[in-house]
Amino acid sequence: MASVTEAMEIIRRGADEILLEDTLIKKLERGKPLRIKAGFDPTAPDLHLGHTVLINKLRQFQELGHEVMFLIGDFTAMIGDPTGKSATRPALTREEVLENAKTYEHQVFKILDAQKTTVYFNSTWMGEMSAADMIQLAAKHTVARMLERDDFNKRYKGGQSISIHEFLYPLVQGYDSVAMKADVELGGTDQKFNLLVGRQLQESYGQEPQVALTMPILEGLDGVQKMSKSLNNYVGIADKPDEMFGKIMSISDDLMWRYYELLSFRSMADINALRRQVTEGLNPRDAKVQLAMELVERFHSKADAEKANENFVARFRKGAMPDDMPEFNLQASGDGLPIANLLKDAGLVASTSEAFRMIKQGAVKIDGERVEDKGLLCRSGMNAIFQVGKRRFAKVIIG
RNA sequence: GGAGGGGUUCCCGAGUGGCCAAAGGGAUCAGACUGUAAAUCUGACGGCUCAGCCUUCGGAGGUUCGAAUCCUCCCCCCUCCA
Repeated sequence: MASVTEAMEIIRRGADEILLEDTLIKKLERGKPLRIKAGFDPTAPDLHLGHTVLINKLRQFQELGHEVMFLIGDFTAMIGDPTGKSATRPALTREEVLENAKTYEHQVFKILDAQKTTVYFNSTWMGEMSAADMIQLAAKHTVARMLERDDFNKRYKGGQSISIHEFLYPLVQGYDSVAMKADVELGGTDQKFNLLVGRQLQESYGQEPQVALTMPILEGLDGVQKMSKSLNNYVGIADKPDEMFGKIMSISDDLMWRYYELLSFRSMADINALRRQVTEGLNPRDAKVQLAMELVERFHSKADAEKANENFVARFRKGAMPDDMPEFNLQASGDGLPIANLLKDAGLVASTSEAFRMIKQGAVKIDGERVEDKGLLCRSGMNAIFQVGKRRFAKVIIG
């Protein structure tokens, strides 16, 4: 096992805050595997790289020989959404929760070692809790402390409603730590309050309080806003190899280093060496290729990563066509199919209006030839590759 | 229950009778430049049978030659008072 100093260096990597660092060192010094907890809401099984930041940290703990406890918050998910302002989500059924949990595991075990990971469901203990137990739990925390939480505080001061059950959520999450006897709990920076409730509750229940470790929220491809599906600036871990590779190649050089720190499994020493090479003249693009390949390999395979790299080079550096594109068989009527309608039917543009615009802007090509005539009629018997911009392609056969 | 302020094209937000498919910004897309970089510059950004036409400004009616703008009713959001 690594020395405590070495371990701390790994644990600190990318972390936003460790509360309390001294305590963590003390726990590590005992030399026994620590119980590392991280909770996940089984409502959204579509993971992207942003979610993996936390999971990567779990992996690091796992590699350091600690016991990773992956908690599925099925109890809380079945009750509904706790964060007030958004419309209450429909409560999930038992089946949906299990289904989502399965998807989670499938994706997460591309990062974590399944053999060394224990999966927990908080319904195991929460489901058995009686009303009396619940009240007893509630008695361990005060309203004033609850109101320390930023969003509660704002809403309270702003005269907005806070339902009692919303207060129960941090309590339940905190109680999970008690039930699991967690030594360390990981969470996003937005989870800080809840992690601290866990500390406090563990103390009330006579346990040594856990260390709270928060990880930053990963920026999306734009480098500014957090990675999220709704902002469409994400890399889904289920994205196809070419897509994943391309998305990573499109990030800025600055952001690349951020991604390296939070997403790569390579050591910081390695990454710093690479950074030095770049300042000494290595094309940053090549450093980015390495990152893209590492990530594609992680979620797909080494062969896929190599293939994605080859495709990328062929397509964008040498300007070749992708070898995988959708095909359409369309029918021409009368004199032929107007180009604008063809592009729309082939899904290359959303509307014929957009097609006209693209032609006007010189973005449309047929077999590599730029289309100038927006009234072009495509006659039957035509078999060609149509292109809009740099990345939209389709093979069209007109019958 | 009372008083007031709002709902505009993907988002923010201007527009108070014609010059409005509707300023400006963001996002997005395309072209140039490149490392498909980023940044930058240029342009586009409701739809269609595209130099023309059609449909949009919370909803439904109405006034007017003409309405996002005026009137009526309805729906929704916010602020303050009780």
